[in-house]
Amino acid sequence: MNAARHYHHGDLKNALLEGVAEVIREQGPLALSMREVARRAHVSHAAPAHHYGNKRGLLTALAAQGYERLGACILDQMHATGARTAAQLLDATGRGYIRFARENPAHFSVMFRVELLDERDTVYLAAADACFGLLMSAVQQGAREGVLGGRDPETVAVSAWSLVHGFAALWNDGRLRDRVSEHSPDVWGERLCRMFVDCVFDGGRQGADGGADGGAGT
Amino acid sequence: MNAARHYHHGDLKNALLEGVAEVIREQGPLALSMREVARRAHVSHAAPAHHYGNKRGLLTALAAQGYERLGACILDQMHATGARTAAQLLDATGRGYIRFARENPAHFSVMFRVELLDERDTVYLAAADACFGLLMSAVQQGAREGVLGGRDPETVAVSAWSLVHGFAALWNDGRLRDRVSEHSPDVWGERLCRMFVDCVFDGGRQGADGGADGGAGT
DNA sequence: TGTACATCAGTGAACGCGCGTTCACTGATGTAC
DNA sequence: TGTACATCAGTGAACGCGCGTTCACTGATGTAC
Repeated sequence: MNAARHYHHGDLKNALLEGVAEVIREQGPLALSMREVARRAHVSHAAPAHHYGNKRGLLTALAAQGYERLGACILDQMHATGARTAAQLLDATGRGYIRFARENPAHFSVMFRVELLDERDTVYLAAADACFGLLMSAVQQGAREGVLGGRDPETVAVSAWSLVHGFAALWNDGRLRDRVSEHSPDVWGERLCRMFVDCVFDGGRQGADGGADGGAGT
Repeated sequence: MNAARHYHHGDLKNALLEGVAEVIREQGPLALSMREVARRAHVSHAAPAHHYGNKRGLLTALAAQGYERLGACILDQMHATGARTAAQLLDATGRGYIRFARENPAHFSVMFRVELLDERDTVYLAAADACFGLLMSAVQQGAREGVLGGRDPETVAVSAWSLVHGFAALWNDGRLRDRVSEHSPDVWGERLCRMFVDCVFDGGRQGADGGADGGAGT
């Protein structure tokens, strides 16, 4: 109740985004209303409009924050595993992607729903492009290293993205959980990315594991 | 205006589902209301409730219809390509999946949104299980044929599903269209499934192509 | 240290709207005899 | 062929509700002098 004492919230913009994520996690984006978001942040129902204009603005801001976090997750995974080769970088990208989706289900479910977002918002667009750039540069490094076995880089990139995106989407929607024996999405991320890199890259694991253990993370 | 003359619509249950799909295609599931669906079918706003109870019932019926069509698409692809080996069957499954998603974007976008559906609806559950069964039986046949190269069948199944699901989702959301040079989702489906089967199955294409051209369909 | 003022964050009342649900009803159809 | 009746499809009026948006406002903060 700290915030309730003050007229000025202090960090309302972020608190509102947290409220949005909370509602979406609990009831899905259909149940989202600006009034509900305001309630969660203990402010009047007109406050969200003051900061974000309307519901679309609110969701676009959440999506932009999502892409920023996604990029951070991927870079974090790259650093944590000391990725250097293209195989290692792509492995880290995929595992970072899946970890992000697990940790931020609400963001994840909004980021890919074009009909909810303001497609002209430059902050959001830039953050999304940056993430796509991380994927593409890993694949292009593979092409430069000559380890793609003559495969079209674009096809490799689309496959990799589809694989981790599909897994994350199915997992977060609860479609997969009940049908498989392993219940940690991060373990699945490791398995899927390992198999992908094994299969697609010449040299496979040698490339991905490098000197140390490529899967040093949690 | 044929239907407008008669008190009894004749096939209102299906007409309502078509209305639902139409609204979702045009404005997304957030804009869906029972009254809007009734308007599209030219009936009073209380009619949808008469048949489906409420919005959740309406969406669950659409999802069930989606799973039925998905299964039909997959079987159709299997027959059209004369698939026999596990590699051929999995290729057909993946390409049928992607074709279904392209042809039925509204169904596809609802089928995987657990929070919108009645998870106890038996028609819907049975249709979903049947589709999952098609995937699993193709993979298990691969295990019996001994062409999985010692890979865990569950991992192969999850990978395959994730790959085509991820592609279909990204494509339908418009995330991919603007970033790639090939603009036919079915061509992408062919590429992705070919690469997957090539990579994962011992014998790769030999197994997938069989006697005739494995990609004879449109 | 004190005052004046600009700026911005957040308020709260008011509005009109479309929604889901309910319910007594009416129109059409099919079947029994 | 005709009548009576049950059944089901679809109606339309009524209800209360939560919503988004607007707008004149007030409270807090920071800065200039």
